[in-house]
Amino acid sequence: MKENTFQKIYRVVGEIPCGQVASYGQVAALAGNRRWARVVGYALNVNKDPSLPCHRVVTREGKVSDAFLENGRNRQIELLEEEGVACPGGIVDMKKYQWKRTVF
DNA sequence: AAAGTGACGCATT
DNA sequence: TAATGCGCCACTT
Repeated sequence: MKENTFQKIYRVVGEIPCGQVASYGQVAALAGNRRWARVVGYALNVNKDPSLPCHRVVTREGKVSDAFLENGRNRQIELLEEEGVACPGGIVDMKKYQWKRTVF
């Protein structure tokens, strides 16, 4: 069965370790094409699988998504901080938390 | 069937 | 420094 772009994206996102984050562009590059950053956003947006750690994906500047807004708070920030990822002002310190994919 | 849309990122103006 | 344009995929009109 041939894997389409979305499945590749979901697979990469699922590999992001707890306590770390990846940027949309990074996921796109790992999924096969660095120009798919926008597609990654769309893929996560329509994703219904709750086991997919989509909260570990932020912009390249470390900014969390507005799509997680929930009565005044941002759910993504809460999830990240529960994992030990500090995000003051909704900004993650990429220098410190960005996922460096392990190459095997 | 064709055009519009969206959790982005980078080059150009 | 900020605004604009384009790439790329799947889904909806």
